[in-house]
Amino acid sequence: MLSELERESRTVRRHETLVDEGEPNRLFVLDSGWVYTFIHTPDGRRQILDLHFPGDIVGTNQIAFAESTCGIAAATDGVICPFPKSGLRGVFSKSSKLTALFYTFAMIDHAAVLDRLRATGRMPAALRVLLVLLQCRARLRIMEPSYADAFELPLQQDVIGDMIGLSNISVSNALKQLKEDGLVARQGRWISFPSEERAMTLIDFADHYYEIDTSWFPGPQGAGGEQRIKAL
Amino acid sequence: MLSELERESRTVRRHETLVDEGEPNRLFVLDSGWVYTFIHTPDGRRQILDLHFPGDIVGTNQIAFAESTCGIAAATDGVICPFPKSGLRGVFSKSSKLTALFYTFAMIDHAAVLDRLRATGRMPAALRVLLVLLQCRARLRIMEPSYADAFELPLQQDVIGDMIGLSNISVSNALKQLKEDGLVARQGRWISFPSEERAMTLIDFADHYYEIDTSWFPGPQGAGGEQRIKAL
DNA sequence: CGAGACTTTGATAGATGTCAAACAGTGTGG
DNA sequence: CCACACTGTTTGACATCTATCAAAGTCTCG
Repeated sequence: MLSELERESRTVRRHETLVDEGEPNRLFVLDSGWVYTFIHTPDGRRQILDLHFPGDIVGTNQIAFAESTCGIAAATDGVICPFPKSGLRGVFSKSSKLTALFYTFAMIDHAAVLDRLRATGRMPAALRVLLVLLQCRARLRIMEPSYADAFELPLQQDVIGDMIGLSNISVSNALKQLKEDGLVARQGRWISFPSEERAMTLIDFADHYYEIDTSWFPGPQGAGGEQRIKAL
Repeated sequence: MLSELERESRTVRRHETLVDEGEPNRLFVLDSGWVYTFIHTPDGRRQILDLHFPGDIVGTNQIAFAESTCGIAAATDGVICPFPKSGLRGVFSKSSKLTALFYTFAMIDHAAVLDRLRATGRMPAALRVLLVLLQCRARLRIMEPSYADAFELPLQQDVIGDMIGLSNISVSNALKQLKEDGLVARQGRWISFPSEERAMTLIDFADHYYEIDTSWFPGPQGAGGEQRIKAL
């Protein structure tokens, strides 16, 4: 059922806007590359709402609305596989277990947003940036466990800043400070955490991908493989 | 199916903590009063994540996790009707349309959080407070259309501040400024918007409760009454 | 190798937090 | 029904953090 969604595909370029705010909704599977959703403020600034990674279905948290409440843009070059809204109807009507899975994905994404809200509202610049880095790693290592040690971060600093209410300059300063504090190491675009434990406790980081409970899922018990369900 | 969830009930007092962060999850229907979810920062400050109003089912965005990632506290005196997690299994397995409805609620709440994230990250204090006030009105007038003109706001200023990353003092200053600008009028705890149009365009406010699309719902078409579905 | 995009660094300004004290509203008990 | 205690709000002074501006430095890709 799900693999049928990936029938057609197209490439996207870094910085390309895929969907504008207020346009009709669109759904797609992200095959490769990183993508983000955003809204603009009345004075023209930008807030990034969510990051999406290869394997994600993008747009599911917009299907309840007639028009898209946010825009979508590509952070890197990539490939997307668009599919129609009706493609989801099959999922919701035919498999209640798959529906619960989608619901779970939505809640995990929601939890990530809540963590960023907390950071944006109540934490200093360096810790906000640290949160974004740890969130990226948490998501990436689901697909590729070796990313736990070090991963490539293709985001520009103004993109990071727009996720957590900072300017690109403050992101630069925060990274410098994180390096001096021994919390983050950078080699080119590769990120690692020399004092992983300290970094996580410093911001009370919780990896929501590893706290999933499926006991409430409908149907027979023991779905199995919950840890990697995002992989689809 | 849903009315069975409200079998038992108990009263709660203003300021009472109903669920602590990290406790096992709990679900309840909120009969009366206002309730909010929150997380603490490592340095002991508080971020409020969501407000809940009479009629809401509280805790649904936590069921995916083994432990509650946030706490729940009462903003006013009220009455709650707790029910077990298994109560939701019936909903998810027996009615795919009801499931889609729950999914829709989750997305509407999510959209409200995203709006606050945008405000917290990128908008000045007065406009952030204005957003919270407009969000409260939007939710309240679903149940009671007369609240569109004026509604009672039982929240203390530090609670409002914790929703959008401000101190209680900045909230006070913001309200003063909003009053001077003719955007918000207060009589005791009653709030109204003298220049409603201007207030909404100033922050690009969108009332997500009135933009719902149910065309993707499973089952026969024409559910009807989508505008007030939150009322249950 | 060169042009453009991105990052880093420094100086300054503005917004919000913190602290402290006065003020107002609310509920309770006599 | 009033006085009092408590909770919450308002105001002002000051400190801190982050944004903005500007310029130098670095990387990347053609």
